[in-house]
Amino acid sequence: MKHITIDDIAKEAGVSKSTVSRVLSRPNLVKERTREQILSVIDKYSYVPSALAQGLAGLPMKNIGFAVDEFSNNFYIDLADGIDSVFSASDYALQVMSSRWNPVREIQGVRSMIINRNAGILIAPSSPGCGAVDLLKKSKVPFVLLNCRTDDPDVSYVSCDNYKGGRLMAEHIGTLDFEQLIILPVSDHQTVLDRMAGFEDHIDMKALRPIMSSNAKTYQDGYRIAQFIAETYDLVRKKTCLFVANDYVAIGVITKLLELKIPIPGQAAVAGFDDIRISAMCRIPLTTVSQSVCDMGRIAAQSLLGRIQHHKTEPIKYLVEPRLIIRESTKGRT
Amino acid sequence: MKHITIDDIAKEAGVSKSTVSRVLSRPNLVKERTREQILSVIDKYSYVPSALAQGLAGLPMKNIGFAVDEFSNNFYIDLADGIDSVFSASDYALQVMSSRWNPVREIQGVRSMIINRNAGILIAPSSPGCGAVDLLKKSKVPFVLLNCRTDDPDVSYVSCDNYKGGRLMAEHIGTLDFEQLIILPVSDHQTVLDRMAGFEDHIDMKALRPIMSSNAKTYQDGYRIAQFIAETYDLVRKKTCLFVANDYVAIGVITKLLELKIPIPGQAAVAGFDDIRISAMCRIPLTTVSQSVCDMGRIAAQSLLGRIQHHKTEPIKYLVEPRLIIRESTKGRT
DNA sequence: CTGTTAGCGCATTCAC
DNA sequence: GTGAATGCGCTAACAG
Repeated sequence: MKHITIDDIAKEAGVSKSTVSRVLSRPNLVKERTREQILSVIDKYSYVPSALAQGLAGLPMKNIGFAVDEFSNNFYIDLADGIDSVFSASDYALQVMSSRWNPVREIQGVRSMIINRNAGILIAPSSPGCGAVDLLKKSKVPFVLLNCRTDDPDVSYVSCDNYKGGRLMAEHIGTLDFEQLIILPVSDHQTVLDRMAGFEDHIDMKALRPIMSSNAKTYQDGYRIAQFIAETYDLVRKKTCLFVANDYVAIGVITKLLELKIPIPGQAAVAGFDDIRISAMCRIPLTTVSQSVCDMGRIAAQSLLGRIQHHKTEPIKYLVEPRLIIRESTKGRT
Repeated sequence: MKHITIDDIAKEAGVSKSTVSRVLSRPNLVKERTREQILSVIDKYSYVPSALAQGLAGLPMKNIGFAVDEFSNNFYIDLADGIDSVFSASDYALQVMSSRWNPVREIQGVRSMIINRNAGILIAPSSPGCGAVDLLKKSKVPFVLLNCRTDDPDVSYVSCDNYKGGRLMAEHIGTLDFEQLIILPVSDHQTVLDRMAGFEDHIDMKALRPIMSSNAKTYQDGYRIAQFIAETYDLVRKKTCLFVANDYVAIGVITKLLELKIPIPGQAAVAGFDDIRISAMCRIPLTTVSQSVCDMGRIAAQSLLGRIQHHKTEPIKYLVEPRLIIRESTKGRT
């Protein structure tokens, strides 16, 4: 079945396509009688103008891009939730793309979003200085960085005050009783560096024995690392506290430690960071720092929408407040 | 910064735009020297043709639509993961739309996907006979139904053998010891009806006391319903088994019951259905039926891609095998 | 091998 | 108020 075009409508209604176009964009410029006549034809065929043609003809497009590293990551799900809540209320379509941690794909994806004339772009970039962000700056497409801050005065971002989050966690862990502290920074992502800085600035460094550096992102990574930790450090004899800078990884760690019969929080206290949805429901509810990820998404989306629709130009630079959430995984260890 | 167009490239390279176009589509039709010359210019400006214009000019578009009820639902995320794994390997972009359980939005969304000339559409429809599916059939756009089966011989679908899943669960619950069985169908979605049919056909109906009918989709719904159940049925005195036809809801139920100090599985055994990611990690790991949701997504996506790229025309009708997964939430109750 | 021409579906001047 | 032309960026015949 061929698509109905504006010409079909015009012909059927016995008018020119300009008039049909007007009915759709500025109805009051058309005489009431003709307008209603045209509208009835439009309705009859449930005609909808082609966004493609409209875009080519210069109209701003009604879709916004959302670029992340990993589509199925719980962190991004919460982000998506906030974003979706904003855009599904408007008539913007979401075009998502996951780079799968591949910087080349990240750039290509963003380039394609720009080329496709997305009205705006939300991106959780691999780093504030990555190629994708450069591209965005040159493109003049409105965009907001997610989960990432930058000093660039022109660039908008919505992130969490990770430094403060690290401090909150340090203060909590400082009250716990343990013989060794193991820290898993999990990545060199800016957000992680921030929370680590906040953490280390506010914890008694004497207590701080080993720091492991590792590149872990997933539940599986955590599971694997926990095995290594258990083999390397004496978790059975020494009361241990683990600070894992990412909930998803932390849950993997917990799962493995439980399998190894190490009581949590009795023998090993574990804390995470992010407060993803699972953290409250998981095996041992996880002490963590909430980033209000859903809020992050919502705020960023609203700001972007404002910029697109009302041509607001001042960049937004927003840090959501982190909140320490103490759950079972570190309880009873004061 | 204005977009680079094919004309700019042509001008700079001193050729006509047709030649540039050819270099991009069928390079071997162009003399090697000119081709390389043009390619270098293209590279210099990192020119990428506008998908909009290409689409309008009749080229098949490189994006596929993915329509679901709720974008941030764990079930759909797993689906999306499988889908993404296929399309991110090709250069197709995913355009998602969440109807937020609103049938009007579902139709509008699909209509807009069709109008926008998506190369193909994946949809987890509210029902196999909903307006969105009708639209799709008329549109001639290749599409695959997800999490939904239909007798229509022309329509492709990938779902789970929910009836069998229900049977598997019935067989498991049949081995448990309990005084009352509470069933939460949670919705009248086809998949749920199927699994309920499979369940009821294979369980001893004498044991089957109350059946609750309820329209629950979320964790919060489960949480709320559990409160009601605890007030209505005597969970404290009667050993109870609850079959909740949806993991997400089941986890909400468990959470609330635990808060009410009802031991699980000791006093109340709970089983779910779906095996979403959380189910293995949650407070009380959940006995459930795995639908291999990620596989569903992958298989559907691959089939759709085959249809788009190789014009394969035979519809796919695929049911992934359900697997019973026994976890702690029903253990030790034989 | 390469350039010219004519749409694709629409919005937007500009005339009438 | 309305219609006829023009262009958005590109591809696909059609000529040369």
